[in-house]
Amino acid sequence: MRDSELADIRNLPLFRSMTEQNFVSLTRAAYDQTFPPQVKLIEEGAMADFLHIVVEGSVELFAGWRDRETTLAVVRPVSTFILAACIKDAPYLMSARTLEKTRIILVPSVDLRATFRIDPEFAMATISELAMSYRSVVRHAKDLKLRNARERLAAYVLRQSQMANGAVGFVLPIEKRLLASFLGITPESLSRAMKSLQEVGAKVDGQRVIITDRKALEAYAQPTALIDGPEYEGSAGFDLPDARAEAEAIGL
Amino acid sequence: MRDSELADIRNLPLFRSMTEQNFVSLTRAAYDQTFPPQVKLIEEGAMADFLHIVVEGSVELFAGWRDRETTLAVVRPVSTFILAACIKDAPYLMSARTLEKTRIILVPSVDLRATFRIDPEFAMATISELAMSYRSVVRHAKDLKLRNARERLAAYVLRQSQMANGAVGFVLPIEKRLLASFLGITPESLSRAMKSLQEVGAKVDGQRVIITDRKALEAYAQPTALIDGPEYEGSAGFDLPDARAEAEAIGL
DNA sequence: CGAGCGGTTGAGGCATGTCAAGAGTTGTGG
DNA sequence: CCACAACTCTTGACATGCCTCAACCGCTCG
Repeated sequence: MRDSELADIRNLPLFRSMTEQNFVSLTRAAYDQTFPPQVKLIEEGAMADFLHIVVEGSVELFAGWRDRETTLAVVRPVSTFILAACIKDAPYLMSARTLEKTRIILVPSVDLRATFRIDPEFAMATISELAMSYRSVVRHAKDLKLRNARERLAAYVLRQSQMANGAVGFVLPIEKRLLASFLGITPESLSRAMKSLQEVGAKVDGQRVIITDRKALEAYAQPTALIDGPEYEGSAGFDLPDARAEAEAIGL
Repeated sequence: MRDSELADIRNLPLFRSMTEQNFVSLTRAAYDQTFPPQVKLIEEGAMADFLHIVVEGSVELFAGWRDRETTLAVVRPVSTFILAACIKDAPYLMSARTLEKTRIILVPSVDLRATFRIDPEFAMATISELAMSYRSVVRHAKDLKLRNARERLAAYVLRQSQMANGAVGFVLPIEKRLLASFLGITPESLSRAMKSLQEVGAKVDGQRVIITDRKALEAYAQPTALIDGPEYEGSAGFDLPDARAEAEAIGL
């Protein structure tokens, strides 16, 4: 494992505060692997042998039932996934596949469990990480149950904009079919929903999204920290550039 | 706080393995309150001051957006809720209200956080509890995204039956409007879905549910441990009494 | 160049929501 | 204890959001 990644991992909230000794022994027991795109890393139902850490690339977490399939999350560097299954020594509830060429650190669950038994700081960090994951799924469930497809998409657009420091335009970070699955709709429905967003202040052109009327879009999506995440507090307190000027700046 | 409840709480996975001393000081700092039905205990968005423990009665966890509202869980004795918010010292993502006369133990979050800093066993138990909650929400999300309304209802019926030791008949533990909200549909849709379950092996009469053809119902709902919970492993390995005999035994 | 795949569009269908009315039940105050 | 109000649940008629199926376009990559 290269030093630069080691440092990145060490810097994760999960590992930041543990003792150096425990960190070293954890990572020494770990595997560092690079996978091509579309490789299934984890099969739901299988037993959790390793905590996964994405250091490069991206990973889709999804689940199936009968012939259906749905995306539950996309994991980007640097972060961990399926911590909960490792802890409970239980079967994975989700499958995972790489979306692109992806580098993963695999930490054996046994070492993990052994470590937070002896390192209180690591135990605390684990608690914190789990609580965060929990809250994030609760938000996803609320999004699904309280909003319709178009509202979910509108809120997604606003979240992405927020993650781009409030930029009026941005590029979709994932394929549309994947986004559709994440939002819980079909690709066809997503396509139509995107078109219909024009009426409420956003325009989509290929992978590019432009917010043409932020106020209207916010009035429609009514984003809230209790669904859209801690970073998103409506636009209260912000004063972001509006539409066309910046839109043209990035070439539309 | 009465001894019998103290013992029940002490027996919870969360508190079972901590030191007696820490348990005593935690519960001494706690409040014991009894609430009438329909009292709002928690408002989403508010800060998490107390871990709640239901010792008698039942509590609905729900969330709202605009004028909509949805039920995310129903908590029954003896168990805790909103642990995650207490840990992160973050706003609640869900509101909570009593469904009936309900007795709650309130443990101040500050004491909670102080305690698992000094009691490794308690920290471990917290990790385990959180991991369980996380997995349970993930299952809820999968249920919502992978199954349609009727399939969710059918699976719910099978879960309830399972919880009643595989009984062919049981009584719905919650109001239908609440069940509808939990399943993510309207009461009207639930009503029709219940009627339509007759075609796939279950009959509903008022609050009573009878499984008339377990095989058919399972073929339809295709329950799986990865959505319906660890207790539910299809009917593999079981050999349960079938329909009419037991149905009549409970009076239908 | 052709196959395959992602995305879009259209036509049509079905599941679920909405609105309204009525039966049955529960709770409440006189 | 009754009468009335409020509420749950059901049912019907209707609306609509989203899905399904099919065709087509444009790209990418053998």
